[in-house]
Order: sequence, then structure tokens, then C-alpha cells
Amino acid sequence: MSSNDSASRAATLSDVAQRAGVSIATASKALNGRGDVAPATRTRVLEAAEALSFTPNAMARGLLAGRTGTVGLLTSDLEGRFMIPILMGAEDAFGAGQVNVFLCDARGDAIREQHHLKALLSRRVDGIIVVGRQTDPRPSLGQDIPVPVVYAYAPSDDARDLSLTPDNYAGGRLAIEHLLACGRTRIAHVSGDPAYAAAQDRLAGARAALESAGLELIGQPMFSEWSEQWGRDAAAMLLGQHPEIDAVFCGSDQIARGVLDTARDLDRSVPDDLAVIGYDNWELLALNSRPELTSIDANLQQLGRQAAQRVFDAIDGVDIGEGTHHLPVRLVIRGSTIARR
Amino acid sequence: MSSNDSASRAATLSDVAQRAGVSIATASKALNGRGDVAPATRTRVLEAAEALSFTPNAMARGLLAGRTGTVGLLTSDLEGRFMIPILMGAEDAFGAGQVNVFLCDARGDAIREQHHLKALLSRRVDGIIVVGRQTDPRPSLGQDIPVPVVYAYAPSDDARDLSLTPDNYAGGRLAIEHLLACGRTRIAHVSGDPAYAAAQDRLAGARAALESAGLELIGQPMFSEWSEQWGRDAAAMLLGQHPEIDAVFCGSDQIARGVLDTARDLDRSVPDDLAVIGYDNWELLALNSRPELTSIDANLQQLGRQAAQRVFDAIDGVDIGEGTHHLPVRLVIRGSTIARR
DNA sequence: CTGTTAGCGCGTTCAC
DNA sequence: GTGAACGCGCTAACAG
Repeated sequence: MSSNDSASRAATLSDVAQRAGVSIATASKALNGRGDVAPATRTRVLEAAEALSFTPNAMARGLLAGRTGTVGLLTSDLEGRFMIPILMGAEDAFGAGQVNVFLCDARGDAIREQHHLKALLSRRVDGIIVVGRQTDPRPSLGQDIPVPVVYAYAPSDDARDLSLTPDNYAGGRLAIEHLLACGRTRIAHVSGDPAYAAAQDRLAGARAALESAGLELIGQPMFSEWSEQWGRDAAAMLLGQHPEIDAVFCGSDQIARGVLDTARDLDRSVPDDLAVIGYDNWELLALNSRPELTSIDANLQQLGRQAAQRVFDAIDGVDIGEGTHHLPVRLVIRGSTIARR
Repeated sequence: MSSNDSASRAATLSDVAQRAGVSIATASKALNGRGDVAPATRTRVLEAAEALSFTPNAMARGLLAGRTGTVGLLTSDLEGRFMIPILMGAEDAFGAGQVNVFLCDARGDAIREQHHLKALLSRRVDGIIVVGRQTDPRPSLGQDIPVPVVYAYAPSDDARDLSLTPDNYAGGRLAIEHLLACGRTRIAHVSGDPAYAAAQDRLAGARAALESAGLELIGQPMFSEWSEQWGRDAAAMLLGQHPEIDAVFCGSDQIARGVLDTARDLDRSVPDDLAVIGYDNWELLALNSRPELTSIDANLQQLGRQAAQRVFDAIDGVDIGEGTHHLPVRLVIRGSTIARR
């Protein structure tokens, strides 16, 4: 086994004090630079600590301080594509600030979520970030939680909570405006599950942008599931019924990949003959397609970082506000809408 | 803001005791079912606890018990595809056992890793799982860590450590044996970066299986990068130079997708004319290709769960052994090697 | 059955 | 400049 369990239990402050021949209090001061300690004894203490590879017990310290320097990350489903960037952003922001992150995966189960919440409170986390898997509102954890809570990606259904979520409406606008700027006017929309708020919001944004230009979608928006297969099938129908279309706005990169595939099969050249734009900027998909996929990036890592920052602020006593904040998204232009040279 | 900070700080045991009109010790016993407490007073305490929504302070409890009920998950790069299933498996296994997980992402930086390690030790985690992003051996954290350490995916380079890693050699064998069972005999190999141990191990396994059948690879194994683009390019070269091949063993699902794409372009029908097998069983890729992709699954979630179990055992004082253990992989058969009906 | 006492490891007054 | 004493929230021994 990789450790000497029985051997050296982690050294304690009194071990250090004893080895340095001083009292516990002096050792503490020396190590933390508090109070006035004679340079000689300070170095003696530091040497002792080094020799024992002393690491202060954060629990004991937290007990005194009343805060633990930990936060909880309560996710509803780790598997999702959207969790990871948010997680990374949050972990990164916290890591820099000396706080550590408890990861809890509720796996879409409310019971398990409640269980984990209890555990986090029992660990006296200083704050909690709740990360949902969709942008649809989710049940609030309630108002009687003794630490600040920020909802990321999936907003809380209680307006008194603070939620950060990507601006899908703006994303829809951005996509259409880009297509218009590319000179396209006959635009269709293929998206995923219509029960997702994301699907509806993106569509609404798209329609608004079209209306501003005095245009409409070609045909009805097509909804089914967030899969490549659906993208292929939808594109086949679409290009059969409306061969005049010159652009497709897809509700996800997966769908866009499917559309690209069918376009290829039908000898519609992308982007000259048909422009295709995806959503999510999932690089695995966007960078490996032919041509590479223009897409909308929700800046999720940024979102995670901001959620962390809000929790920080709240811990420091700053009022972080409430309500659902829609964070800006970003257009990433690649070869599926503008020909590369 | 979503919480009433200033208002109700988390209730403490003495709050409960006071409200129930008993001593702190009695309250503790009543809540934990320890010692003999009169039924009447017990209910009184429970009611008080309920009313104050009392949650025991895990830190204070840990201080006494000498263990915190937490473990550290030290990852080298959250972004990677392989982290998530391992993470999920571990979080799942621990969550069931009342222990919580500290997530630390070193982002491939040794300094940051050292920093996080220090933080974890300071938090007095009961154990640590180190998750690497490749199967190549990584530097050991050392032998003088006061808690058990298990390495997952990337094994430690010190044989005294315990490491769990997928059996890539067996995976290579499995892939070839399946192709042979399908009646294929002219098999080529397209893989990713040859600097990866994974690439070399899979190739070695493949060669062993071929040799057992008195066969050899057609052409030289082709190495470059783990991308779809490379899969496309490699397949074009391969099918040009060796049109007689009847199967391709790919080093990853991404590469396999590229190979499928080129096969389609060149009118080679899969699987009749050409069988293709991938690696990783990345469902996003494997289930969305045409036809769906046969692949090797490394059972990563299982690996995460086992790593957690080992840590559990070590905490309970069980000797968990040492050395690098190669965990079994699994063949997932789909339409790219056997025609669907 | 219940309350008192003694710490777990640490930081912080306050005397010396 | 240094050390003794107290308390953070809790549990485990004892007394009563």
C-alpha cells in the first residue's frame, strides 16, 4: 500500500511546539506571522514544522474561524456535456482563492439532492453552487439555507434566488444575424426536443432577428431530439420540400453535424450553396466536421467562474442581488458559413 | 440574495439542548441514539432539533473522531473525456458511504498539483484518488503521505503505489479476436499519437492476437493524432495502397468515425466490404455514426468505483496491495462489424 | 436515566 | 517576547 498508516499520523501544532521547545501559542504565532516573535525562535519553529512536515488542521482552524473555506458544487448530472466547463470554471476560480470544492452529483434524483444538501450543510460549506443540466427553471432549494446559494445554467424557479444562465435568446439572434450578414435570406431551423426552454428561447431569438429584417423562417421549425441522426433526417426532409433554402440554423452542433452529412450526400455544397450554423461550440464536433462548423458558444467556463465569484462576494458580505441573469454568448465563425481561402 | 445570512446562523447542539431543557450531552445522546435516554426527553430533543433545523457540525465531529469522512479527487485535467466517468464512479461509490469528495483540478501543472495536495492534507482527507489523463505512468506523489492513495487511469511510476488502469493490451486482443471471428483476415491498424502508452499497448495486444491466428497486420500501423481528420486521411491512404483490406482496427472512436467517413466517400460498404472497430465506446460518437460503431469499452465508471472501494478498504485498515492492476475491458458490438437485420 | 468533565487542534486574548 | 487559559461544537468517559 502506498502509505505508512500506522506510522506517522499527521503532526499537530503541539508536536511542533514541543520539538521547538516553545509553547503552542508561540508556535502558532511564529507560523502565522502574528504578534512579535523573536527571529531566533521563529526560525526554530519553522524548522521544526518543516522537519515534521506539519500541515495545519483546517478543521480545527475552521471551528474557530466560523468558516471552512469550502463550497459545495451540487450538480444534477455529471454526465452532461455542459457540466464540465462550468465545473472547471468554478473550481478554477475557487482554487485560486484558497477554497476547496465539494462535488456532489445528485444524478437527477431529488431525494439524492436533498441528501447531498444536508451533507454539505453539515460540512458547513460557506456557499453552494447548484448546477442544472438544462436551462429550464428548476425547483429552488428554498430560502432558509444558512449560506449563499447561486444557481448556474438551470435557473431557480424562485425569483428571490440568484441564477446565472446563458442567454439563449441572444444566441438565436446572433446566429440569424450572422447568416443575414452572410447574405442568406431563406433560412430554416432544425432543433432538438421542443420541451427544452433552450430550444424555445433560441427559436424566439431567431424569429426576432428575422422579423427585424422583414423575413420569416422557411417552413416550420423542426423539433425532435438532440441527435445527429435527427439532423440527417430533418435535413433530408427539408431539402426535399424546400430546395430553395440557403441556410440552416441548427439547435445544436450534433444536429448541425447531421445536417452537414445529408447536405454532402445530396451534393449541396457548404457553405456556397448552403450555410450551416450550429449551437454549443462543442469543439469535438465543430472542429472535426467538413467543413468546420460555425457555432454559438455559451461561455460556460466563464459562467462557472462568475458563479464562483458571486459566491465569494456573498461570503464577504456583499449583496449579490437576485433574479435570473442571462449571460452573453459568443459567435464562433468557421467554414460552414463562410468559405475559407 | 438567496439567503438570510445575518439572520439564522446554523443552529448548534447547545441551542438544541437549551430549547429542550436538557444538557448538551443528553441532547447528543438522544440525537445519536447513544446511551439510555428517556423516551420522553428523546422526543423533546428531536423536536427541538427539528424546529431549529439542526445539522451536526461535521468538522467538530471529525476533530474528535480523527477522520473527516472526506476524500480528495486529484485530477490532472478535467477537460479530458476519460475523467468524467471515473469521477462519476468514484463520487457514486463514496456518496453511498457517507463520504464527500473534494475535487481538485491540477490542469496538468505539477506546481498546482502540489498546491492542491497540500490543501487536501490540510483538510485531513481520509484518502486520495489521483486521476491522470493518459494511461502513461505518472510521477508518484511519494510514500510519505499520511493517508492512502490510489492512482486511477494513469498509474504511478512507483511500484509501491497501488494503481488501477484499463487493460489496453487486452483491448487490442479483444478487437482483433472479434474481427477474426467475423471472418476478417486482412486487417489494418490506424491509431493516434504513438507516444501514448495506450496506442502502443493496444497495438501490442492486436499483434499478439493476429499472431495466434498465424496472421499479420496489413501494412504498417499508422500513427498520428487522435482526430477524425486523421482517420479520414489515413483511411484514404490505406484504401489506396491496400485495397484488399477487409477490416480496420482504429485506436479511438474519433479515428474510426473518420475512417467510416472516407469508406463512405470511396463507396466501400461497411460492414460487408469493410469492417471498422473503434476504441473507447464514446457513445456520442459510436451511436451517431453510420453504421453505429463497434467499440471497446474500458469500463471507466467501474474503474472509478473500484478505486473508491480500495480507498474505503484502506481507510478501514485493510491492506489494499500495491502495483499496477489492469482492469478488464469489454467489447460492444454494433453495426460497423456485423450487419444489422 | 441525566449532568459534569475532559479533551480533539488550533487561534486569540491577556497577563507575565 | 512568551506562555497560560479559554473556547469553537461535539462526543466519550465517568459521576450522580
